[in-house]
Parts: sequence; structure tokens; C-alpha cells
Amino acid sequence: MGITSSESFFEKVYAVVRRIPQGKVATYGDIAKSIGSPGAARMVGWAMNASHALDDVPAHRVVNRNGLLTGKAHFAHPDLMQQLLENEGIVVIDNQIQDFKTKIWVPPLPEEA
DNA sequence: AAGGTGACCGGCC
DNA sequence: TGGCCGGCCACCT
Repeated sequence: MGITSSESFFEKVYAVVRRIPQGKVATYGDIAKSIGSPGAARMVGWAMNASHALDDVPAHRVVNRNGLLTGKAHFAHPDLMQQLLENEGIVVIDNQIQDFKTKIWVPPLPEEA
């Protein structure tokens, strides 16, 4: 695997994820929409899996639509994702982000940007 | 070149 | 009120 092109779908995903403010989270679906590929939410998750090597992509700030830490298993440590979030002031109980509605950050759509 | 796959989503039982 | 099913799209073999 590897980055085949600097303009790949993955790179677009990373660009958005890098913009997620500290203490906030974004959903896979919203990120997919923001890069002009609504419905490619699953691929966003895949991109996160590949972002492993990159140190400037805050993959822990990406959760599913319910505010659930569905990707935690893919981190170096199963509890690493939760710890990183709690470091930023987000409370997580049983893989669920508390007060999720106020923590969510919606990336700008292509039209708005 | 075709098919399998996944850190999802929405809608329908 | 919760679980299942199908669709979805880019990437990999």
C-alpha cells in the first residue's frame, strides 16, 4: 500500500481531518461529503487505517455518526483513541462520546468552501 | 479486468 | 427501541 498519488482520495481525507479543531470530532459521513464523495464514508475509515504512518493526522477525532469510537481497535493500543480524546477534554464512557452534539464539528462543504 | 472488502450510513422490519 | 440488510465508493490482489 502506499500513497500512489498526492491527489488521491486519501489525501483529501487527510486534509480535512487535519482541520478538525482540538476538542472536537467529525464523523466519517460528514468528511466524505466535504470532499465531494457522499456515500464514501467507509472509504474514509479505510483512509484512517492507512494514516497510521502519518503523525500529523488526528485520526482519533474521527468517529461514527453516533459518537461511538468504532475505530479504537485499529490504534496501537485499544485504549489509545479514548485517551487522546480525553486529553482534549472529551469525556468517553463505554466507547461513547458524552455530550456528542456539542463536540461534533462539521467540515465545510465543497460548495461553501 | 473483475471481484472482494471495509474504523459507515440510512432506512426498514 | 433496537437490530438487520442493502447500498455505497475507492482501493487492493
